[in-house]
Amino acid sequence: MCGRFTLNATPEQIAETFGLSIRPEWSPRYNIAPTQLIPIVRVTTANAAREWQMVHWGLLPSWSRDRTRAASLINARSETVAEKPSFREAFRHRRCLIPASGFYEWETIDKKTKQPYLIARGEQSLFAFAGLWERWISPEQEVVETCTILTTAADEAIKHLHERMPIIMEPEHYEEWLDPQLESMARAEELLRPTQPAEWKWRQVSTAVNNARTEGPICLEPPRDQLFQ
DNA sequence: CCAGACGTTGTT
DNA sequence: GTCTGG
DNA sequence: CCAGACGTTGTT
DNA sequence: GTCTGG
Repeated sequence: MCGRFTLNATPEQIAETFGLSIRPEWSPRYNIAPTQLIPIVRVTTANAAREWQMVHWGLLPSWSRDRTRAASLINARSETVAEKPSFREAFRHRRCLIPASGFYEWETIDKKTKQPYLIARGEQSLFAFAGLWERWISPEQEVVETCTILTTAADEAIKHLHERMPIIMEPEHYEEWLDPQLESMARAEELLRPTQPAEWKWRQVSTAVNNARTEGPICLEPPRDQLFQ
């Protein structure tokens, strides 16, 4: 799955990589947790420019009564996303890219012990998760936008760490994935099946780092020895 | 018909 | 909002 | 995903 | 042990 991730990139890098004319407001972060605000890249209407938007991580279906269960929808299985009531409308009309520079997976050592790993691309230090976004109107008419990260079976290279992983959307597929006019859902599902396994690098990280409280100074500076070279 | 769920992961 | 279970 | 709470009453 | 909030 993908329950924490990093986005150690500047607004300039994000804008450059995803073809945004307006730079997102962002400071590099290495421990992004569910419910927090993150930048997504999307196209909201036909022929509109790509835009970024800060949305909460954890999708709230438009018919939700309250926002209490958003944090449980931080991931959506790509195998079933087209049919699930919570995701299918977003899959049809509200696909997005979620910029990331790495993600964490926890290897289960035994019942009580988990070892976190930081996983990143071998090349392409800034990449994108395939995601969906949604818009929820609260009883008080407050607009709340949220997103979820699509998952799939783990690649050969990292499945010894964990069974599932987020889907990485390759740059050559950004445009089609984001197209709100894309009529063929079969095509959308095809975009979720990579033709080539990606190159990965990973390293153990300390529990202390990953347990760092996410409130307070929300932009934690990554310790030098926690980064890839 | 109404009431209640609608999700993922991991673990048993 | 829409589907499932009773 | 992890961390932290997990309860009531009345009073400030 | 399980749920909620970040």
